[in-house]
Amino acid sequence: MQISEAESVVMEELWRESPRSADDIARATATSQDWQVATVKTLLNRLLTKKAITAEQDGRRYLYRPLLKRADYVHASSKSLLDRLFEGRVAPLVAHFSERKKLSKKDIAELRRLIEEIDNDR
Amino acid sequence: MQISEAESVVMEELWRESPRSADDIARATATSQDWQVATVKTLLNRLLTKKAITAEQDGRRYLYRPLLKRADYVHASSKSLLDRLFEGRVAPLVAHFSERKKLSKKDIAELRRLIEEIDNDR
DNA sequence: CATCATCAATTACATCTGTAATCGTAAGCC
DNA sequence: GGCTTACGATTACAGATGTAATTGATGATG
Repeated sequence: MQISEAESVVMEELWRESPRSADDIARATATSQDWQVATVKTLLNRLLTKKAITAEQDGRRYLYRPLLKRADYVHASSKSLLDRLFEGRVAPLVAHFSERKKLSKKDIAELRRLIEEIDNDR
Repeated sequence: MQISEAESVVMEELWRESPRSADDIARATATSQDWQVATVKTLLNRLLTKKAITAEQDGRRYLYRPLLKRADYVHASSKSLLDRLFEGRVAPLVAHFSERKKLSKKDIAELRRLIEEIDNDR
């Protein structure tokens, strides 16, 4: 099942730290989203039915924690984009950003380092 | 406005070749999608209202062509993913795929070539 | 104990998306 | 010129999504 945009904001919060209460998450998302607490609770419930998170009772309330791993989510999302737009490969995406002059110095340095690392690995 | 998944399939067809009739597009998408012609027409109409394409009359029918450029669409989609998941930068995405051992030989060769090219460019 | 506050659970409702079917119209055919 | 056909335009309808409000239960408080 798919994680929606709004749901992913809640997931990011849980990946940052967990387990957490609905109120706590609502307070945290408030910096970027203009959401009522009720909205956050709806999103948490949808994530529960999607089995992306679990809830454990803590007195009169619940604490939520991710089941889905961020790295897996990141990978699935990225792979889907690469498949749809870049023949499933990483390099064409980098080439695209290179052509658009959208590679930062930091990016270039890091890419160089990665290539070196890969070279050393064999 | 956002281009949906199904709509992007139609866009890809128009980017491949244009202008084209609805029937022609339907025939082309049939290889990958199990769509009725009516479905393709709905998608074309939604793309029209989103100003992603235009239509010009050709006798009793229309021929459609993209307004939105593929490169711009690709860039917007990619940037959105990078912003949400990789601090807006390309290198962390490459690092992720590197860690997952998901870089093909072709990728690595091309990345090396890109870095070299960038180096030579200054 | 009656009341209030606090949670989660349930319900709501508009918009977007996927996937068509139906309607209306004009062009071609007998 | 009526009848069929081939289009686009309009309408349909269920599920996902964004964004809550309302209800119901339970623990805290006077």
